Amino acid sequence: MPELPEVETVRRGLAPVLEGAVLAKVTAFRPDLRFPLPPGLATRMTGRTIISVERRAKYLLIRLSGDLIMLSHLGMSGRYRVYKDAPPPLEPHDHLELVTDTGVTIRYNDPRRFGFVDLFDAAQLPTQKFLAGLGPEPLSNAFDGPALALGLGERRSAIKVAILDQRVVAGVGNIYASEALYRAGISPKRLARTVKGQRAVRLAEAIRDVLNDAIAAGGSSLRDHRQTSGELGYFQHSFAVYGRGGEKCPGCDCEDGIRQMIQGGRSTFYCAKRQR
DNA sequence: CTACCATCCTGGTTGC
DNA sequence: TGCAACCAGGATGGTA
Repeated sequence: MPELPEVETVRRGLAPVLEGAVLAKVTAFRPDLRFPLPPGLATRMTGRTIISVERRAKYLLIRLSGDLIMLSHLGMSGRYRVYKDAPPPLEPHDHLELVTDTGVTIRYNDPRRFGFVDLFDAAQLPTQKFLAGLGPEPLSNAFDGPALALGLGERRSAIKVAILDQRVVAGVGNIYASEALYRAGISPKRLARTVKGQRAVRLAEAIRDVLNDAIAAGGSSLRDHRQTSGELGYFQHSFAVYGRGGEKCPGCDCEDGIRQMIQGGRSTFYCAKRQR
């Protein structure tokens, strides 16, 4: 599922019901996801107050009283669902449950179990293994053309592959990489090192814009993504190129239409006429 | 440095 | 209709 907009959608669903509440009960229904769950997860979290629900790149960070932080990555198929009243029976692939003193139940469901959870002391935040090394947050003021060009450096890889590297810019995944390059008019095959100056400015703006548009739509629901209410996101209806191989390019009347190719083992969609 | 591959796991879609 | 192959939003580590 989740690239930055989907994770941000989940964060916005969790924050209002969790912030300020106390964790009355925490249950793990299996010992591991992608990695083993932190030892004593339930014991360590129970009784703490939730200070805030934050996001960094594709990670959710649940800040707890007593300087503890729960980190959650949704992998490919992770979902969080909020139940404000009595929750329904457990469903297949429900792996984690948080119940608050306010009577809210949060369940984490992840069929593929590529997601994972970590628990660490707030003092370790700057060096936390999953967070250290992440590039700039694309919706922050720190991200602009020069910052992107700096992150790309002298890389000789294709720009599409480069912006999927979380060290270059944090939070862009396969869908929004194709969409941003289309908006910026940059070929996904272009060498990353040649994206600088005005091109980098255009791409940084395109990344920011497409992510913001997707967040406003509640993310993209291709298969797994749901908002925490269970509703679908609907940005998938606004894709210009992703998943539209063979269709007409929405921005021009070129004959080939939208092309599809594989880069780094992942599908890329683009218009050869508009993107150079 | 780069490209490519395999890996974790399940489920939906496609094609025969 | 049945079944097998293939594909999927992520991230990492290994190889050549």
